[in-house]
Amino acid sequence: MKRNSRLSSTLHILVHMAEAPERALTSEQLATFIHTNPVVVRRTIAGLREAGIVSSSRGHGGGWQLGRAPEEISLAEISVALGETLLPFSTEPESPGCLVEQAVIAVLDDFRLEAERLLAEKLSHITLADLTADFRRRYDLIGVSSHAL
Amino acid sequence: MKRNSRLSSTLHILVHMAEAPERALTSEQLATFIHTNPVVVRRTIAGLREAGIVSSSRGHGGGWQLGRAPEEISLAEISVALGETLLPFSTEPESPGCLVEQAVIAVLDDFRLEAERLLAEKLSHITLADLTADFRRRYDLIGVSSHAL
DNA sequence: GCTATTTGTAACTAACTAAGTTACATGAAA
DNA sequence: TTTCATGTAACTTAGTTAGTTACAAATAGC
Repeated sequence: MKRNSRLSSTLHILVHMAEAPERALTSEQLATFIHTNPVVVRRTIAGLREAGIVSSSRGHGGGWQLGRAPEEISLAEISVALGETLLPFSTEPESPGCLVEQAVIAVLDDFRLEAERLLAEKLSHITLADLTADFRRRYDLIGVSSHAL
Repeated sequence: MKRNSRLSSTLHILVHMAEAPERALTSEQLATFIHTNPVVVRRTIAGLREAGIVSSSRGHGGGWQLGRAPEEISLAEISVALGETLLPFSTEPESPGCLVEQAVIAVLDDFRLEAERLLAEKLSHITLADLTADFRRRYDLIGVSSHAL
């Protein structure tokens, strides 16, 4: 799992969970999908559990399942649950009292506020169901997935 | 200079340059504004020079000046010249051939394309002149800047 | 020309972040 | 009660970026 690929890796995992709704997938299995470690998976999607996007169960036959229908899970929620920032730049004051910095931060924060609203709005209209539909389309065309579902 | 504050730090520097159009400011001076090292400044704004946003001159009386009027310098250009990414997440394939990943990346890239277009559009309407105007407003109200211009 | 000043840049160091790993307690099913 | 799975803490490793040192190259003023 590369740096900065937490969102796409998580989506990858979630699509697999959506495609196997009848059974729980273990972190071990999920980890192999995204070529990483089970502990990294658990750590990464722990926030999704708290958000009700997935549920986990321990012990024999345990693992991870979606917490609700793919249609009801938006990328906006997932992104928030992962603790991802949509915009990368920081606007924390480094010279409190400097009017130049205050002006810069004010303008930048205005932009950030508006931009984040816009991005969140866009992401809220993309659901996990859209992803699985896209996957199904590709699957029906080519007829095989690289790691058997 | 903190991590992820390259954009705001650079804007800070540029506003100072805009406020002193008659003379060149040395990297030494610019560095004190953002509490960092002259070499870091030179390295950070080297890209702005290549983009014509600033110009630099060596030797006695040398230093940095804006390459054109503040009205003609947009945050979009600055952001690009700094090599900043507007969206932080990666969509590079880690499992080439995996249809699930392909679907995820396709949807995410669609979103990214649209989002970047939108953000760039917004940033292109904010100019350095807007920042200096905001600074002037604050300055006229309070009457003093923390580090003398 | 010589000197002082300033950028340009390479090379290295330090600090920070995030992934990867190990280890083990906790809980649940067979 | 054994086995399997998550939950989580603690540590290690890798990668990134800021900070630093050093010095060559260019320019202005004398």
